[in-house]
Amino acid sequence: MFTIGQAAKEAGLNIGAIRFYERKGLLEPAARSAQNNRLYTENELNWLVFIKCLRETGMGVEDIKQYYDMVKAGTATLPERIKLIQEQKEKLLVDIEAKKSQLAHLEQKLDRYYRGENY
Amino acid sequence: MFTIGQAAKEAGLNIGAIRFYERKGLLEPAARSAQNNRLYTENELNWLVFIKCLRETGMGVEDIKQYYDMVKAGTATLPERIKLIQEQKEKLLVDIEAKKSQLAHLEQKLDRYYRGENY
DNA sequence: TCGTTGACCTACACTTAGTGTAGCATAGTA
DNA sequence: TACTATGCTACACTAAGTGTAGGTCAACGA
Repeated sequence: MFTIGQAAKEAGLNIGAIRFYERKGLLEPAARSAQNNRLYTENELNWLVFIKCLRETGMGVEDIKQYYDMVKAGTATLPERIKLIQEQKEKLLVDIEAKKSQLAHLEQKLDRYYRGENY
Repeated sequence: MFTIGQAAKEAGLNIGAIRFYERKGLLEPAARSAQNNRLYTENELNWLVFIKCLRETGMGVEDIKQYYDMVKAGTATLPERIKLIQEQKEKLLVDIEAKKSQLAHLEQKLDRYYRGENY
């Protein structure tokens, strides 16, 4: 079992963010130690890592909660979940292309600067 | 000259966002028509497009304002601006790599789902 | 034994980057 | 003349956290 500090470190999340996700229902209320400190299993840690991944792809907290509810509902929701993840994958691909064009824009600006232009 | 609606459309920004940027000092207070409506020049439009680009690369509004102040200060700030844009470019490259690894994570999740696993 | 870290707890305030809404003015159109 | 579109300001609200105050508890060193 991991403390919230360890979990945060492992998952690359802020402690406050983990508590926030718990409040929002993205996680079951964590088990507690005798000192009332949150304790996380390996599985919960993996889920935190995946939450982080989904958040970074731009999925909203509320949508992740919907997804989590589906996971809990069992294999009947698999097709729906596959669709959801595929859609997220599409968005991510679009986003990567957008980033590349932003990169080009920055490079173009740098070129102008290298030529001594002020704009 | 462009109205705020046209500017928003051209730059791909929300009208409210443009007014917000003006309030934050990322833009000079726009010229006004006889009807008190904001009017934008081609140059201002280009700047709006670049603001959008910088925002999408993750640069904060306050940092864009710093950058804008440097642009206004003239060519003496060119080296500093080059540094800033280069740093932003680096961040963007890191971000693109992160997105690719998120993509891999989603694909891995899909593979598990295709195999009928629930997690 | 005392004191002081360090990690945790809750509750609440604050932040960022906008978006949405209410209430109003004005211009062009049917 | 009525309606619709577009614009204006000011203010409220949102998302996704982050930061802070005030408190508990265990462990470590003098």
